[in-house]
Amino acid sequence: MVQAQERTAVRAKKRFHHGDLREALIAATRDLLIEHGPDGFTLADACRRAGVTTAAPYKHFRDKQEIIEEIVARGFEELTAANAKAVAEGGPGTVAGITAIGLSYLDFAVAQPAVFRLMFGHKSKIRKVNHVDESGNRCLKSVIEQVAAYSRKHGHTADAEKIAIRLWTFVHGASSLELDGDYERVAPGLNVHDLIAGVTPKLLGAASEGRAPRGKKR
Amino acid sequence: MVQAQERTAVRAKKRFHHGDLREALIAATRDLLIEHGPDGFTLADACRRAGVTTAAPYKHFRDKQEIIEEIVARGFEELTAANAKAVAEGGPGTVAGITAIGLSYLDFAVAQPAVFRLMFGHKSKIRKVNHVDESGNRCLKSVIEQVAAYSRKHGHTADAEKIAIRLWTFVHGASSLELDGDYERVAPGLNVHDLIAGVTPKLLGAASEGRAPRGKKR
DNA sequence: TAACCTAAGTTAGATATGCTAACTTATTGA
DNA sequence: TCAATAAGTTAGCATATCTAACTTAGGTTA
Repeated sequence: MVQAQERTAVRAKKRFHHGDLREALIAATRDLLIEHGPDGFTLADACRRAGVTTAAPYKHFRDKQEIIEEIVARGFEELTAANAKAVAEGGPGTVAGITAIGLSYLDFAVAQPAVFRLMFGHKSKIRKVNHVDESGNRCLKSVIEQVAAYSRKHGHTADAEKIAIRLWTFVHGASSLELDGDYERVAPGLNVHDLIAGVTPKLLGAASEGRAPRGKKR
Repeated sequence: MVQAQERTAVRAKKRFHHGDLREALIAATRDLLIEHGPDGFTLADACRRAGVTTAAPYKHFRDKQEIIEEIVARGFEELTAANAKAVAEGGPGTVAGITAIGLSYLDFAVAQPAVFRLMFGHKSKIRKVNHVDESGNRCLKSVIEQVAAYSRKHGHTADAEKIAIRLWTFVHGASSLELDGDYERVAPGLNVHDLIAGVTPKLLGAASEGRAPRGKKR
């Protein structure tokens, strides 16, 4: 038993080879991003957490930015998946379903503010543009599809892409202002969920079709 | 003449006392912010531009952040003034006037992306919260007033603050997505002015009241 | 099993930044 | 006029990113 513990300790602490430093660094960076925001993070800190020297990361990443790119890419995948799940639950092609996408977007932004900022923040930070663009496109495309389905169902003739962009714009604005604390300092106590749920039908041009989905606390 | 030139050269280059280093540093920082974005800027660079050593700024600012705070504060003043001017020109209490505020907000964001990001970016960066909050409040308050005036005029009963927040949210989203290049990579060629001018009446609950104000190129 | 190859660490160091302390120069005003 | 002070300078500390050269451990193959 003691031997086993010792072996574990050795495996965890003393081993020359870390085991999976790449993943460990990504995880540490994410944690630091959560703790200190998108700028307060340092590579050296991540190394300390992973228990390696500050030169070690360069065996796995070209530079600091490449770690960030990896995290951004994963963020887009996560967001896309969350949106898809929201649509499926809310009901494809319905106001509720489309509202659910917006709320899922907001939830993601609030849950991972730093990652969200890196994802949509000014792009010069991101070299691996292809990958990111693809994910972004997929996100919007799914909204367009839902809006188109909704329009067909209700005999609307409006341009689905135009409406989808309006929805995205509003939801992105709400998410940004919420996670940057701008609402808080100008309109404290605002319920952002209600805000999105209230405007979505308006932008869809819906008269009414039942109430908004989940109406959580804040 | 030669003497005069020499004196000028001395005044510009050699003098021990800079003359107005404080303003010079603020100007240099703004330029660097424009060139390298809100993060790429270094205090040392600003010093080089102003022609002083890297220790000089600390005679005028507590630290790097204090320069940024000054720039943010001035940004809010500028934005507030621009909005006021837009309303006056577009017509107070009209759809055109309210749309003009939104477009002025957008114009500011596009003209000074880095400053805009610092102004609305996550607030932990800003210590001098009081000043900033005041300016922010004044901005929104003027929109609320315009919406209220509009509502009175048309006999609407809607909550002016609620509508103002919806407008702000949309315009802020449009500005953010535009200046971060997110529209460009997902819907190239989009006309953001039209986007704002198209949605503003909808959010105001206006049937129609004449066309949007200026309909510039992009 | 032994020996080698290579992936994945390490140490050492070059360069840059933010900021402080102690010193120097110019301006100002009593 | 000269002393006080505002506004620079030099020197140096701590920390960050990243490179180069070295070392160690694991896996493959003879």
